[in-house]
Amino acid sequence: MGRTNCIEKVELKKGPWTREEDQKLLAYIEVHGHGSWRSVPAKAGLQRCGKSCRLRWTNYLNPEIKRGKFSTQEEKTIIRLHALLGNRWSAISTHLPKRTDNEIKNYWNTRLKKRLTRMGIDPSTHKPKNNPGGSAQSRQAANLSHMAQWETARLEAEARLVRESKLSYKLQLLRKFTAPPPPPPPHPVAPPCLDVLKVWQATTTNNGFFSLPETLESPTSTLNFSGNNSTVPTVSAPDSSIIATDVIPMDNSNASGVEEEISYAQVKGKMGNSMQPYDHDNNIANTTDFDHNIVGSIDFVYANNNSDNYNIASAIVGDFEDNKNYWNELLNLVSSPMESSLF
DNA sequence: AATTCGAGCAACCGCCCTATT
DNA sequence: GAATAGGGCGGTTGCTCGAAT
Repeated sequence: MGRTNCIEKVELKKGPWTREEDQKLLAYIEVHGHGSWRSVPAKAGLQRCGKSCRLRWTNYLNPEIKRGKFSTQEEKTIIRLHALLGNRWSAISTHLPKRTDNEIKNYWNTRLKKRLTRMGIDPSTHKPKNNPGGSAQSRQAANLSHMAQWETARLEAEARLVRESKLSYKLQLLRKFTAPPPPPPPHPVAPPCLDVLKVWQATTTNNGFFSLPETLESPTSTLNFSGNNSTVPTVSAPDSSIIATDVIPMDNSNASGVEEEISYAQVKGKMGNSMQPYDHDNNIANTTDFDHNIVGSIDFVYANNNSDNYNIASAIVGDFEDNKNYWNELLNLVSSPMESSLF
């Protein structure tokens, strides 16, 4: 009853696909499309079940698929989305163009999961594996796990901000279609997600640091946000290691609004000389890291090694459009269908 | 040079959901 | 409403290959 299984069909081949089989399947789909997968093997002259053909196509033969090494940005996206969505690989894959759910799943299981484990982070919960009174190494692991915890909290908060911004944008749209048109604005109206950047900019203090509004606090975060309008969120740390990371908007656009490259000196100028930049792999960043066309979303972790209060900082430079799209897609996942129906 | 071991990944398995009859 | 077909999805397996011994 119900569905049939490949193995119920006798005389069907299993195991690795041969070059000839690949060519047959490719040739058939290029001409006819796949249509009903069940009918594909017979029409293409293959001794395989339809399901096997579908998997071979979607995970390997489809020319739309991008193969090869995952970029740092892709890794970050996977980790962020896994924290939000868990093992929903197909949902995660929708945020990684041209990557298949199978490839992402394999990459997670063979690399990212192990990496997080080594960092002292439980890959299933994205929370620290605490070891009270442990060694400096374990404390550092806890600190690193704190980074993940903070990242999760920040995701939630930013997704909320985007949602609120979208709500505001919808109200604007409603007004637009129910009221006489307002006088034209001096500049084009920004897409909704750029409101997040406005929030960021509004909370950016004179030296370019990010000061989180109270509404961004998360119950899952142990970060201590002082009520004053000081520069950087701080957290008490047990030792002088990297403690957390956050994205700080560094407005490097010129007068025309065009993003420009940012130099090491500019970054250090904004962060202050007492802070040390680190890269994603927790290596100390040097000038060469900054000197080569830094445009795009690049995070650097800054730690003040001389104080109990650790400045949480990281630079995001340029490519706001990518971030806008990223948050739009992320929001579409976490928001209700009703809410996203307008977009 | 031979063997062992582990990482990476393609492919399979079984369950679930939806559409159709 | 039940039976069936088809496809999607996540978990798991087992093969391949390179590094280590």
